[in-house]
Amino acid sequence: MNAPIPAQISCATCPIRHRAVCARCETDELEALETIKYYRSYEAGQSIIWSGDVMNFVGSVVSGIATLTQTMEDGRTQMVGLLLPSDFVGRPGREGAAYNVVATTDLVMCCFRKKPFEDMMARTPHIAHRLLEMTLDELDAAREWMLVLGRKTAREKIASLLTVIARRDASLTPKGAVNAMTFDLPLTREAMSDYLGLTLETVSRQMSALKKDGVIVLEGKRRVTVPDLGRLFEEAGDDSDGGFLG
Amino acid sequence: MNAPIPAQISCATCPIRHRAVCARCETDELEALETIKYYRSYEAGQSIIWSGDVMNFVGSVVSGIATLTQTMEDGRTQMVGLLLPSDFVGRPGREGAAYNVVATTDLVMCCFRKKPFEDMMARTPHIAHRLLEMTLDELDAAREWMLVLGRKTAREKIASLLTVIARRDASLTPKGAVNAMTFDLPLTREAMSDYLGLTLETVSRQMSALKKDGVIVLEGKRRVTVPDLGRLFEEAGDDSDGGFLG
DNA sequence: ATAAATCTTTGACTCAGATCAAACGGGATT
DNA sequence: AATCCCGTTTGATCTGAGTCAAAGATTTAT
Repeated sequence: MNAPIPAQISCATCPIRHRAVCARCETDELEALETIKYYRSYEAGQSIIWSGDVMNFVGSVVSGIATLTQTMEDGRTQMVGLLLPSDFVGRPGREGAAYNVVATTDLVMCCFRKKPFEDMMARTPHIAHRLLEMTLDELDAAREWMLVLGRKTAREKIASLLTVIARRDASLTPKGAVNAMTFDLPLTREAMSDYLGLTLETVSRQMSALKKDGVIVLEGKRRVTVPDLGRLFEEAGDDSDGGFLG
Repeated sequence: MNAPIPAQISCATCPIRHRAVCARCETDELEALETIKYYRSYEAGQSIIWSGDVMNFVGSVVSGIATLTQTMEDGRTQMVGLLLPSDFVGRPGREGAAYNVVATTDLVMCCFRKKPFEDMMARTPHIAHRLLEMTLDELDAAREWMLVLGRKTAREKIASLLTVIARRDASLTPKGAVNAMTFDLPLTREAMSDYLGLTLETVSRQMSALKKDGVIVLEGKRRVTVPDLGRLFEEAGDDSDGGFLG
């Protein structure tokens, strides 16, 4: 079912080396991690973890995108996190998984069996410290999203999501104060609706409206060009550009 | 403006000793914390921190309740956290505050100037570890609330809020499998609406509806009795009692 | 006590987004 | 090239929650 395990990547040349949970590690600490890590690949659409399952590993997304979702018995689902390269999966010190984790693109994870990782964390403040920092960032992101879910209109919600994706892509191609940009949506309309607390019909309608109003330009369903990022941020209802420009 | 600073409480007899950021500390670590801590009191309604302010302290809520809120320029506001005794305020390693913090009842905080606390944290894994644990719990709570905000109906939202408060009160009076319980709402209708992403009129209407349907009994505006907690959990749309009973 | 200020409830009406339904488009399969 | 499949768009209608407005209930101030 899984794609073949890829050849071991060296931590030294790992693409997420400077952003993942290992970011603060010294060379010797990295070597110790290297002995307990292993890679795992998932195909687009494949489920990585089911809520309630016993989790016997934790790990970092190396490449690809995954979603964290919560579901009610009647099927209503809410995405509670978008996992991008360098993001951490799993919670040290907890048995069961609290959410469903699904790969939305082909995906590679750098995994650690939970127990050895927890032991290592207890011995390595650099790891614990980095994990705290990452968790605090995720908490901020979750709280920002609470404002989006609780108080924004459908149009603002869509613009907010596009803003999040544009910000991320801009941080990967750091070219300074860009004013326009193009990117691919990594999500289907349905996944977008699950993230935004909307129906997929409303997502589609608002995408069309933003297109009609010139806020975005669509090539096919997925490729989005934003001619004026400032305009998009306004549409999102954000009071600032969040340090995006300059 | 502030209430007088209360006499120093000893950490050894502190009511939040076993739950706050200091929960894992040994006696000597506690003594070190004791030298840098100080108490501050706030009156109900008083603002503790404004979003964007420079934070020169962090701390724990000792008694009382505070809210964390985010606001848009046009005034729309969303509560992103409810701070109860033992909850931590402030983020080590960050300059400015990201949210407004307001005392909704008279409140006492155990404060630490930020720099000394950060230094202490770097030397004391017990503190860093406990803070990580608390932050992970808050992240779970924030994500649970994302489901509430994004996918639940007004009635389910109200029931979810009552559930959260009932759970907290039950954990303070651990009497085993209770089936009914009574508590005081620590929030105005408006604060409830800010938490739930509703208007205060809708909150009021749904409270009336839950009362009419016998899910809750109201004495005055604030005192709530839940005759059947299982029924309340059902109304909240939760698929389990969350380990509340038994 | 009376008045003022809040907070809360209730009613009438509106509207943004949901629901139900049908058609469209592009890639894969045969 | 025709068919199927899946994601997407668009239309028509419905409805849950918002908005606007007024009155009731509590608490605080005079």
